[in-house]
Amino acid sequence: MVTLKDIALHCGVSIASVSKAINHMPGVGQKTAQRIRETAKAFGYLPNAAAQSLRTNRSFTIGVLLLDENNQSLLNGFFAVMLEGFKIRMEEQGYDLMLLNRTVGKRTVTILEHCRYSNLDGVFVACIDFSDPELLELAASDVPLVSVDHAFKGHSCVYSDNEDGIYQAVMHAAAQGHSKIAFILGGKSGVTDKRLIGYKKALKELGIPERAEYIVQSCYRDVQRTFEATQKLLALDDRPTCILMPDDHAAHGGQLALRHAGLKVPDDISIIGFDGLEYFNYISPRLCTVSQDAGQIGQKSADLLINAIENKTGEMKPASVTIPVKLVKGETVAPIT
Amino acid sequence: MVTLKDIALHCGVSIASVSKAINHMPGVGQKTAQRIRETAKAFGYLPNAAAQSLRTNRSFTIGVLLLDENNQSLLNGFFAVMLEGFKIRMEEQGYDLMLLNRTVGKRTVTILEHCRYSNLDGVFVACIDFSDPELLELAASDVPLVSVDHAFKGHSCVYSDNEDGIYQAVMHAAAQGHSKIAFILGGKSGVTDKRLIGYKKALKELGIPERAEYIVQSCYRDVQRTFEATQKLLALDDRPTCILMPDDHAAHGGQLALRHAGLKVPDDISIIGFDGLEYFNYISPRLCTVSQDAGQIGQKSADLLINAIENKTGEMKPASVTIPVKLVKGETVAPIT
DNA sequence: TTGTATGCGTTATCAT
DNA sequence: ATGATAACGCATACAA
Repeated sequence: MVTLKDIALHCGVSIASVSKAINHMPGVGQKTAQRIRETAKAFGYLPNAAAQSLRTNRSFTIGVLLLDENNQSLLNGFFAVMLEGFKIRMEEQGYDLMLLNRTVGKRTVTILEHCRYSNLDGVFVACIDFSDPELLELAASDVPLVSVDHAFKGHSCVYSDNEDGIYQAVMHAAAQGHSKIAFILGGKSGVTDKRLIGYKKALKELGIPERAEYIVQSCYRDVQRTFEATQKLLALDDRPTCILMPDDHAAHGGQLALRHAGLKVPDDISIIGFDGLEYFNYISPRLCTVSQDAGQIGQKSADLLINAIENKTGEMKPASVTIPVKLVKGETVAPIT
Repeated sequence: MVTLKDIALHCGVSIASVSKAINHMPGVGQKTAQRIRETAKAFGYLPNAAAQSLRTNRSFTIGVLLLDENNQSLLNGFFAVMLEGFKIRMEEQGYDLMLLNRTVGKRTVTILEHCRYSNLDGVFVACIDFSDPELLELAASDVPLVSVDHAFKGHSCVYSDNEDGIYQAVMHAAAQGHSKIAFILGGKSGVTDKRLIGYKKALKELGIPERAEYIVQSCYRDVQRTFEATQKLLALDDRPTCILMPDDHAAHGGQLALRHAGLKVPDDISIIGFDGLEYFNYISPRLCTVSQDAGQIGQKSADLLINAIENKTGEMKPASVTIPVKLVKGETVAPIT
């Protein structure tokens, strides 16, 4: 391994000068700095991250906390795209990404402890369950953090416009003549609350009375529970003609239930998803869905987090950004005649 | 931050003793060690990863290199499951995962350089294109590494049984009476070669002559190219009755082409995928596919890598493991009458 | 058994 | 402009 010392020896200067030259700090002559940088390049010098981190308390490493209800967030297409966007932006700025977990050596630690152990510069939080005590502990600490769809006190947040998404979905269904529009909710969360607000707002504007039996509970990405929820809706005396699913993946459960019941989509019943997963473009009939701009959410999160990190001492005020969603009409909502 | 020094001060012992006690090293009295460990726990002591890494040249961090042809490996369901399996096992052993990239600060570096910079203990390589010069550079270095579906000289490797997978697929098609079995290849790679061997072996055993026009080229996960490849097959005078797709996702392109041509699956034509992506369970007709045990591949990779790391000096011989695949019959292969 | 001292590679302070 | 030196937190060889 090539160190500052090696270069110093070769150039006949002190380690200090080499450090200054390489970091473009003042205190070295133009010409010597030039010479030092050239030999550094020739030697293939690279700094040692551990030494830098130890000395500067900056690791240029970001912790990524992706937790969904099943601890399988990587399998979640929406999270994956988001992470990809986040990663791209972070790499541009020279940050590395580390997958956060709860282990240090043989021992189980909290998220915050792991952050301290690894001296992380910041954390990207994209979870479902924001009430996890460990998350609260993290948010209450001085570790810079940015989260998606849930604001922690004192921290920046990126929202996807969940309220507007469902609002648009309902409006679209209504424009096709639907008035019996049911809503299968994902798990209890701020996101779900927002969507419910959008749902109610749309109904109100449309003059459609809310019906409690049209709002049923499921879980995000849960095919089985959404299957059951759909069956519950189908068992109603006055069936809905359109169902809003918790998300695209869970919608598979809904589709299954409809198929079981002998109903064809969209001829017999209409459905709308949420997320805009890419592969649904290839499935017929194309799912009508609320497309979230996951890549944009990831990128914006990165921007905000970098901002928080680099103004850490300045106690900048946390920012909040909302990324618009877009209704993809697809083919699963048919006009009511 | 609580350091060894703080604990030493509190216990009235030296830093060295604290270090020994905490690491359960000999050279400390039972009782003092006990006392030290208790106060360490009370203080919430955690080691400093950077300091440990600097001192010991072990970071307990593994680099993850997921590169597919589009640099979007996180979106690849197969990779995601594999990574999940890998991650679980690595965490059990106290290793962190870092997403490898080619940036250090504002500079672009090679993969190997990044490994050195971060002092990574090992790298998990799951790519499509194993001929990347940077990969070769990495493999030629002393950085422990494990790869999937491609063996680097001197390194352990986990194979998914690609040859047997396609073999089984062809045999299954043949058992349904198919003899005109086409194969749409993924990009040039060892994996593709293996699959082709399985294909030819099966045909040979079945006494079905190979037909060059039944083997066409596409790319893994490439919907558009697989769409085109399928069209090419359909344009043949003597159409195949069954098509092996490069993988499940790419199969969407094939399905599209078939739909365009007015062909119904499996009534008019049969198809078989590869991977066994979970969500295909929810799509009708259920895709017949060769299911790879991605989770197992990830876990086994972790085991082999840990082994390589911990026997680094011992120059252990690289191991090679093959994980079996399983044919999922699904509903997209119909008997020929 | 215990403690002292050194060095890992870097940055930063303070002399020169 | 340049360099000697200390310190970051830890592990370890060695002395007591």
